[in-house]
Formats: sequence, C-alpha cells, structure tokens
Amino acid sequence: MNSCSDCAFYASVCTKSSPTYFPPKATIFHEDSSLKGVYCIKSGVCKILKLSENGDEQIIQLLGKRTLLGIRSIVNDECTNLKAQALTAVSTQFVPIKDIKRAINKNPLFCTFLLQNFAKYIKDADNRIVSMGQLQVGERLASLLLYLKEDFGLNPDGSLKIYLKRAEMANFIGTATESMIRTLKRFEHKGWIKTNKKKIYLKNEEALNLLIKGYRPHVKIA
Amino acid sequence: MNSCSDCAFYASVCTKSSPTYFPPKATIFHEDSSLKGVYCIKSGVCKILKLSENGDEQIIQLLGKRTLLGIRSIVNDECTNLKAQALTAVSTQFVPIKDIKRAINKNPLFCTFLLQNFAKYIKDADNRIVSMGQLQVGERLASLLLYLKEDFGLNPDGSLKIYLKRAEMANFIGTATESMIRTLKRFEHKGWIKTNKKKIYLKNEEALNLLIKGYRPHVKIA
DNA sequence: TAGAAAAAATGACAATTCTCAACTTTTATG
DNA sequence: CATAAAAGTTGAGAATTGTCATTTTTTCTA
Repeated sequence: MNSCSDCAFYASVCTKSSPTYFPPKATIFHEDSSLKGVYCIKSGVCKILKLSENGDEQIIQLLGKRTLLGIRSIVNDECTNLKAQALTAVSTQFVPIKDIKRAINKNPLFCTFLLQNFAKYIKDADNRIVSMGQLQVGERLASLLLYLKEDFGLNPDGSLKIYLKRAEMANFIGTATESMIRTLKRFEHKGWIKTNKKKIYLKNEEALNLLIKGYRPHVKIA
Repeated sequence: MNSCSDCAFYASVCTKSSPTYFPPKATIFHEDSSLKGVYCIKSGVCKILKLSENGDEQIIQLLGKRTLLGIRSIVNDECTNLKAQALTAVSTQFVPIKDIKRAINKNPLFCTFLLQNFAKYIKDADNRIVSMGQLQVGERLASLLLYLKEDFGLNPDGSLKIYLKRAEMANFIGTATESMIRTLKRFEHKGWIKTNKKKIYLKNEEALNLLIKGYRPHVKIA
C-alpha cells in the first residue's frame, strides 16, 4: 500500500523478513483475512480489489515494488477489507506483525515514513473519488492510461509496460467491459492511442490530458 | 480528517492551541493553500470538496467534531489538495505546524493515534471508491442516507440531524441535482423515507440496506 | 408580512452507459 | 499443430442518467 523508498524501514525491518513468492493470478490475501504480517513487494505488480455481491470486482489500486501490502489492517488491528492478487509474478518479503509493531513503537523514523505514505495514499484515494464522481467513462479511461504510463513506465518499444486485461481496465474505472472497449476504440480512431494485441501505445498524451481537464461540449465557454 | 478521541493528542497538543470560529458557509481553507497549522474541530460539521473546471463540486467527506483538518497536507509538507468549508457553525482549535510536528516526532502515542486515524480514513475512502464505481445513483443515495444517520445521528423528532441541500447530496454521491431529487422522491413513494421541508426521516432502513447490498433486477438468482 | 432570492421540483428530451447475444481473435495446452 | 478456452469485439436495443427550461415552494430580508 505504501512505497517504502530507501528509508529506515529497509534497514530496520525488511532485512529480517522472509521471502515469499506469488505467481501471476495468485491471491495474496482475501477480503476479511486476519493477517499475520505485511508483505513488502520487492518486484512485480498486484491489484487491490473488492468483490461485489454479483461477483464482479472493483479495482481500488495497482501496487508495485516497495509497497507494504496489508499495513492498513495491521495498524488498525482489523481484518483486511480488500483482496490482494498478483497481476505478474510478485516477490515479497513477509514481515511478521510483531516486527512491524515494534518498528512503529520504537522507530520514530519508520513511524514518520508510514505517516507520509498513508498521507500520500489518502491524497490518491481522494482524487480517485473525484474522478469516479465527476468524470465520464472516456475521461476516466484517459486518466487510467496516463497513470499507467506514469507509475509503471514504458517498454523499450514505447508500449505500456504493465498489461491489464480489458475487463481489468473496466473494473478499475468502474464501467462495463464493453463500454471500456468502445471507448478505447474511439481513442484509437482519434489517433490518441494505438493498440496491438496486448500492447497499448500512447500517441497523443496532450489530447488525453485535455479530455480529463474537463472539456465538455455542453459547457459554454465565456 | 481524523477523529481524535480522548487520546494523548488532546492532552499534549490541543490545549496549547488557539480557538478559531467559522460561521456557516465560511471557507476554512481553499485548494492549494499553504497551511500554517491544522484545525481541530470542537463542534460543527464541515465539508471537504474539490471543484472541477466547470465549477461544480465533488464532496469527498463530511467531517464533524474531533477531526483534524489539514493534517494530511502538513504531514506531507504540501499544499492542501482539497477545499474545506463550514456547513454549520464550526468552532476549532488552531494548532500551529511546529506543535504538530513536535508531537509527531516526540510523542509516540500521538504518532500511533495519527496512524490509526489515517488507516481508518483510508478504509473509508476505499469503500467510497467501490461505491462510486459499482453502485448506481439510487444505491449511492441509500448509502449516503444511512451514513448520515450513522455518523451524525437523529434529531429528537427522528429526522436526520445534519442538513444537506439537495445539490450537496448530489455532489456527494456524484450525480446531477435533478437525478438526486427524482431518486429521493422514488424512495419516498416506496415509503422508505419521508421528507418535510428540510427534514428527512428514514422509515425503512432495511430496504435501503437491501438496495445497497447489490440486488439488481437483471441479476439472475441461481 | 410582502417581495426577492434561493432552493426544490418537474417535464421533455438527449446523451451516456449497460446488457445480452453473437462472433472473432488470441492464447494456452496436449 | 490442432483444438479448446479465454479474451476481445461488435451490434442492437434498453435502462440510466444528464441537461435545459420552467414552475413551485421555501427561506431570507427589508
């Protein structure tokens, strides 16, 4: 959940932890799990999601390396409220609760570090709420594409490094898979992106940004 | 942003702070403000929101007493990313940055307290994202109504204690005011709520809960 | 308490998004 | 490589939600 950078955390906690590996699609933890510790992601990407009654998922976040998975529930002495699942192969260090708690109580640097990461997460989540509440599907998709580039980078050929299924992109922006696909096609017809099999290339980021900034045909320009 | 309960915070920080009062509709801080401290709410309720380009607002949260306003931006040494505005008369204690920072660095109890409150906020925000992504207007409105009762209580006559304009309710659940009103009327026709001027009475919470739980006509029941 | 301003409500229509069913392409596996 | 399974795509029609104009009700203020 929180990027750990090169802080006291690595020195004081992570090195004592034990490596744990998850293959693609593996569940790291379910909703309502009572965790025995947190997982610090060393490499790979996973998705954090919630399943609704009818079985489809809302993806809350995509998390990559130097992230602490499960820290929220540990801090609050609660069960997890979300499911964590590997998108790629994910290697982690497992840090038992007692080590985390000791670090929180004894290591002010770690505490500050955690606070800052929680605060960053909160900012992102707030923006996400705004996006879901105010933007239409196209605008949310544009946001997602730019976010994927920003946070996970590009392959040497210029395509997005992280691969999400169409259904997963739809689950992230909160729409039906078909609507997502049609919107993606619309972007492609406008020349803003290019797709090829599993690859997506951003060809006109400026246009994507303009879309998000809230231009709506019905808004009168003074 | 974070409820302070009766923790070390009150003893060590709040008593040294200075009282500040905001009348209804007053802006406590704008987006992109560089705060000189945080406001601890003693009484009253305010809304946290973001304005979009075309001027309409997305309400992120409603915050009541024992909440620290602005703590996220202070922790991250950033400007605020949201606007805070009084809904009712709001009285606060203003705590300067240096006192907050000292408390974070010197007072492990305060630090833990803040962590727990951030963690709680994150859980709420994550749920909000799910709600915005997966639920329809009616379901989101039902959520809001139950949340208003849960968090802000009822008047002696049984009506919701907190009053939001129709437009504010719409801005909270991320829909047009007219859609919100029509949905509210639908609830009233079904007998789930009763409205009278500014008052709203919940008459059938079970029905509202059932709606949220995801029952959709098109979902086949096995 | 009258009049103005603000908020709430309504109708008609348009735009967006969802659903379902079918079909095509891609990927995985023996 | 052949086949099955999974993922992606498309079309048509329905449902939901948004927009705009107008009217009604409530609140505020002189």
